[in-house]
Amino acid sequence: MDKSPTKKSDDVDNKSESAAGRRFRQIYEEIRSRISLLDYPPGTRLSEEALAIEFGVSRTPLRRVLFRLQSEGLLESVQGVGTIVTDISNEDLYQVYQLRMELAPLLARLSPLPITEETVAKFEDLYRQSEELTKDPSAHGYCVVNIATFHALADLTANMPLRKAMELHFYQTASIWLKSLGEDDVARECRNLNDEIRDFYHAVKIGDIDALSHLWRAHTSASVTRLRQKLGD
Amino acid sequence: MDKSPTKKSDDVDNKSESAAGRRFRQIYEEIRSRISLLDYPPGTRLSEEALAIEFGVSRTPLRRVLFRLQSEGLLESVQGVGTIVTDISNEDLYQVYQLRMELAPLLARLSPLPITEETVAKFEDLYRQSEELTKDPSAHGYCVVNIATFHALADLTANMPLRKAMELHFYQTASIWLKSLGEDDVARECRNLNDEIRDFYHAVKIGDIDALSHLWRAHTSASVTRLRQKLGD
DNA sequence: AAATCATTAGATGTGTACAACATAGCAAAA
DNA sequence: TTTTGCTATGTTGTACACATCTAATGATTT
Repeated sequence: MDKSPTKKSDDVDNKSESAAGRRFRQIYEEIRSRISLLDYPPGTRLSEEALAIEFGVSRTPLRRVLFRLQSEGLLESVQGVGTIVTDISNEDLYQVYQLRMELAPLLARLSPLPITEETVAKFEDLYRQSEELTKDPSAHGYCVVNIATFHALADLTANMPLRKAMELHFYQTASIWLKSLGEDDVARECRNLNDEIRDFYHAVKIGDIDALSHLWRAHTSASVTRLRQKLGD
Repeated sequence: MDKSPTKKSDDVDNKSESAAGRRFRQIYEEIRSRISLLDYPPGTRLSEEALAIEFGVSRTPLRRVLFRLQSEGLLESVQGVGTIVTDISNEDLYQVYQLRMELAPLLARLSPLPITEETVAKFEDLYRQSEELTKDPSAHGYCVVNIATFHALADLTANMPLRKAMELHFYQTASIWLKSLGEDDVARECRNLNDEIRDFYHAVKIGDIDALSHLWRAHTSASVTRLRQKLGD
């Protein structure tokens, strides 16, 4: 028979995952999406039983998802109180951003993938979406485009540990970003995101992933600076 | 009466953690230790029920620990088969090491902590331990000193996300390292570890954390090079 | 003898009842 | 009015029984 190369990474990536694995992945991504899209803003108290009923499972498999999100710092469970969406302090926020800024340039250093026409098309589409977003700014739209842009960038490295680390720290801060700013800054941030993606698009068009990674770092740094000024720290 | 302050952050670090949290932490560290010390070498099949009985709990809280170790890539569970200690491929191993090499210099860039007399004493003690290890080399002794050295290094940054990332990727490769080499290379690797820690000790003595971090990277790189030569890739 | 299929043992996955715990609300006493 | 303590309620944590799945085993058929 075919002794498959046994390419099993750790948990999720293969199409040949068990029924339990697919269910886990689906629920996990749904809840994480709700957190990062501010459907569950920081401080929200979730109910295990309510979520279990909603997803049509018992508490047991659902808790497995919550444990995972808890280990990733997105949730906190306290017996007798509830499961709360993490609202990290400003200091912790800065620490995560510091690390994100250092990880960004590694995109071009650790197993960078070749930029294909498909990649260019993806960033062109993101640029178009961000253009529309500036015409009708919204917090939800910002999060959607921001998350999609992140994944487009992270997909450019074949180094899975790096990609996972980037993903972990991105989602740790994704939901906090807009909440820390006021609702009145959403329009401005949408314009900033538009400028950011335009820069990305230009770098991708000429196939310069090194420039792309440092543009990423630069815009991340600028975002933190705006946040610090806003919070007056 | 005394209403204790009950300051609880997220999961582990405070002394005032719940009884469930302490139990989780204890079992988690014990099993992780067994994996990294090669008591459970890669490929070992664990039994949830046996472990539950050993630790005096039911399968439910024990599975929470296994889920965590699974999400960290140290275990893999397959229904109907069992829970197996991960034995990652050489390619995945190199990818993790590539990231570890990039993370090492960040020790001196992201919130480095001042090197105190206590730090110097800690590295002096590690140096002494590694000296003894060279006189009586053993795989177990190597792992013990290697893990202790890692924690001494990681403790030098106040950036918790960085520290956690370093810890994650260290334990992902810690148990594979000696296993990939033959038993006949243990003595040589003990000497290499001794040289490594001597370099670290000298850098710590003069308070140069930047030199320390790059020595760390250099020795990590050399370790990978030896492994690649051994495996002939 | 070889191949095929049913059976069986043992593993993880799931559902459910109950325990442990924290908080809010209310009542009673100072 | 304020404080204190109790009770009710809802939450997460735990234990256990059962479902589902895999691999090995042995019987049966070719």
